[in-house]
Amino acid sequence: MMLSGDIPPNQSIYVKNLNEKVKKEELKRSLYCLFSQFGRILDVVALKTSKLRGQAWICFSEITAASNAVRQMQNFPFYDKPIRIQYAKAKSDCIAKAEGTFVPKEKKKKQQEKGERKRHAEDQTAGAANGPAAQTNGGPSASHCKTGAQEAIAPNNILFVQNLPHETTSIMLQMLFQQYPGFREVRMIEAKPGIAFVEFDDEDESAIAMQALQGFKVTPQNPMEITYAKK
DNA sequence: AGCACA
Repeated sequence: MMLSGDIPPNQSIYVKNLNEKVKKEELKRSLYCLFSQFGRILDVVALKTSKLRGQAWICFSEITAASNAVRQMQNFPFYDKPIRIQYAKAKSDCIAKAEGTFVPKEKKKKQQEKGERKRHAEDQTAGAANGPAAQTNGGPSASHCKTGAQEAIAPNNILFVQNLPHETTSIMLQMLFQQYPGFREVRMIEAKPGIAFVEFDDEDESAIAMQALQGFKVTPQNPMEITYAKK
């Protein structure tokens, strides 16, 4: 029954088989953009240590968001690798903090003994570090993925994608857009690098794909700018 | 494969 290895549902998901060549900050931003379609994201955690590279945790405000992400994004091709998703095994610190049940250190068994004497001083900085994670709580989903430009143009079943790196191929875009229902095709124009048209069956379906992939970072410099195509 | 929060 529980296909993800007997791990009970969790507000946070554990993502593995991530492309280890992607830099940490870009990875976190792209994961945020990719997963914010499922709900509010409280935090994205990714470490590049030898033990933890290629993995990340996405913390959702709702457990249902995590469940949908686990089911719908399984094997999604992300930076040329199919991602594998499970529920996280433990509660994320950001969740515990939101609940007020966060316990800084002490009873975590992986802790080293060295540096014990500095604990009191570090508690201060740990408190300050809570700030940014807590702040991601407030904003709308994928707020920094959006450009706002799409609101000016009338809905259309065809999307207009800009700010793509010139090396982008239609196959790459197809990988991103084909997961959304109603996907028809990607069209690119030889003479106009950096843009593409993506067609869906209808404008409700194109709207969902636009919302989901708005600001998706193909590279750090290239967040996708998606609008409806002009009629 | 690998489940953390610097």
